[in-house]
Amino acid sequence: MAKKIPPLNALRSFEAAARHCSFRDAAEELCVSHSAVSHQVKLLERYLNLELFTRKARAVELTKAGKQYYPVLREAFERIVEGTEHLLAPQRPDVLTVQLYNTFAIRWMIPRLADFQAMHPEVSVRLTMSQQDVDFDHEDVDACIRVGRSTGTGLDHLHLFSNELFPVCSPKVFASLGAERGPKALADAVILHVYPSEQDWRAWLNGNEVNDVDPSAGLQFDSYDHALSASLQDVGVALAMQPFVSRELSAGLLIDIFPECRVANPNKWYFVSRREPSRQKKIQKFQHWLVNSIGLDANIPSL
Amino acid sequence: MAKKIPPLNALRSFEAAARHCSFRDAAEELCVSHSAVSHQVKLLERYLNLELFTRKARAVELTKAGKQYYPVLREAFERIVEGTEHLLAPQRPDVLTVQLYNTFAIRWMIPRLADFQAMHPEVSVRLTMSQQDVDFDHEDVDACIRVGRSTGTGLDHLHLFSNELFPVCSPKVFASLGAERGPKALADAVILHVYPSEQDWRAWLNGNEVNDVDPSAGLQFDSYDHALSASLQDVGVALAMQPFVSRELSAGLLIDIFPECRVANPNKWYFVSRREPSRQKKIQKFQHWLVNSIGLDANIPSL
DNA sequence: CACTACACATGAAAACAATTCAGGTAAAGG
DNA sequence: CCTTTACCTGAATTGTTTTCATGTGTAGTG
Repeated sequence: MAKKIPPLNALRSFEAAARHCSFRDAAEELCVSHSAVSHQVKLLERYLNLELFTRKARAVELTKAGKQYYPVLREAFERIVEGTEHLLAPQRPDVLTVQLYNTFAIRWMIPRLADFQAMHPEVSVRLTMSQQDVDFDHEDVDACIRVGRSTGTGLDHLHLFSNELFPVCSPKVFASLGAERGPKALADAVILHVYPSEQDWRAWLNGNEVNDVDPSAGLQFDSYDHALSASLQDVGVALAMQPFVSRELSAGLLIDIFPECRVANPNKWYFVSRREPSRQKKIQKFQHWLVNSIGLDANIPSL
Repeated sequence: MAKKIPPLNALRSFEAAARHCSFRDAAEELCVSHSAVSHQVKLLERYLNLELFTRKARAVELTKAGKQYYPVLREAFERIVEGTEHLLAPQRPDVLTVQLYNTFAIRWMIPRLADFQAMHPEVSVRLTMSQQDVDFDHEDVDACIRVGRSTGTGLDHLHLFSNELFPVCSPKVFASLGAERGPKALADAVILHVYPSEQDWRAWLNGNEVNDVDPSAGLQFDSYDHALSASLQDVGVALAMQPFVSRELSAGLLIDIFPECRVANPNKWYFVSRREPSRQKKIQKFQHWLVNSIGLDANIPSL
């Protein structure tokens, strides 16, 4: 973040002015004079070298640029306000905070969580979801589930799943694939990409020595969850990992098209937790349940 | 947003200090002296009345509160930086920006969008997703699909769907419902809630005069999409709207349990677009395709 | 069609906040 | 045990933000 950031107080004035569509009202909210708001907005406009408002006689109106900028700022400030309130609110004492990838949360954890709650009603679990891996030095989470080991001291790692990528699609899309039986059948298929992991398909295609499929064609999604939703809805072929689709595979909603063509990833799935006495008890309970649940998964016949 | 917000420059200093785990490095990044950072952080700590760092001899370390606060700020500032860069970057000229609810995007639009692209390759579509309704005075979007009419002038409304809530579940969950054939069969079921629309179940239960189902029990989700994913995975019974589940219903993945027990919502689904000459052409194309696609949906036999 | 009210702009001056400076503490390392 | 590193603190300085006073243009009103 050596990136340039505009003057923050000017942003704040702009946000308030944009929200009210009035410098006057913004000034009142910020407890300053309207002139101050005017100065700040002008400062920001000069900084960005961009008109943010069109000044009319009795009102101001956002320009196109202003309309583009405002929602971003509104959200950012809202987040700060909420985060601050949350920080100052009295904390519940014994919550277990676990961070997960969005997709893992939706497709694996949430369906199984009620089971944990039933076993351990005394532990309340807070799931936080993020595409990013936890940084235990900077975030107050007790544990996370992630691909690859965490760096840092005082952490325990427990191996959960191996990590293989494989293409899946719905029965309907499967039926429509070309007569070709090997991975080359993908030449006609719609490829569903996850753009934060854009190397996935390239890696899989290379690993299986397929050259006549264009890895840049197809549709883009911002998470595995969305790509898999699309594949469930007959849009095309997505790359999946075991824990994301175990239920869909066993229910026959998705098909593992080429079971023999897997590309292994050296990074495996781990449950990573802090080694701290005060947190140990609840973490133990969760970890125990986790291992058990994965064992149950493995017994689903079609896996 | 008459809410109190901490001094922004202090937040910025804290964020940098937390990121580097060092006042010195933060100071360097911000191009000020380390003393300035120290002052700012202290100011913030006094403002919040909270310790953010534990000062050690050769380093600072985030406290629990600091670890809770930092990720919020990091994200907020990142958003501002990205938003600013995006604002200053050269814009693509002829994009059609359409805002949708997350669930509508995933479950209705995305599976059908490739079809529009094939028909009109000259229009590139940008979908933005939000749980919030668009405010055309404050956001630069060409059109949106929403429940209920937009307020504001210069907008066209086109009716798309009616809006009825009805409970759905997977065949497996359906089989497990009690022998009771009416809505009372839900007494034993796991109810899936969408907490931004928490009145839904209460409204449906009241509308059908069911009193022995507890609308506060069950699992909470942050969007219809997630609740429906859970229902597809046999977790329980969710409330759905027609466009979210038309494909699942026709594929037999979900079952409309009580087709005769619908609760109508006076707010219908609309395609709302700006009435502006410069945007008219691309909007017309999209709208025409939209109406056509909904017509096709209606022909799916089992609807 | 003046007249009033309203909303924003602007430049200089005043008020306030942020930063530096200089001196201090404390711990780790050779 | 002296040096280096990293942060703290209070007073002085610098610089930013706000106010004040005044000016412009437009909409509404009798």
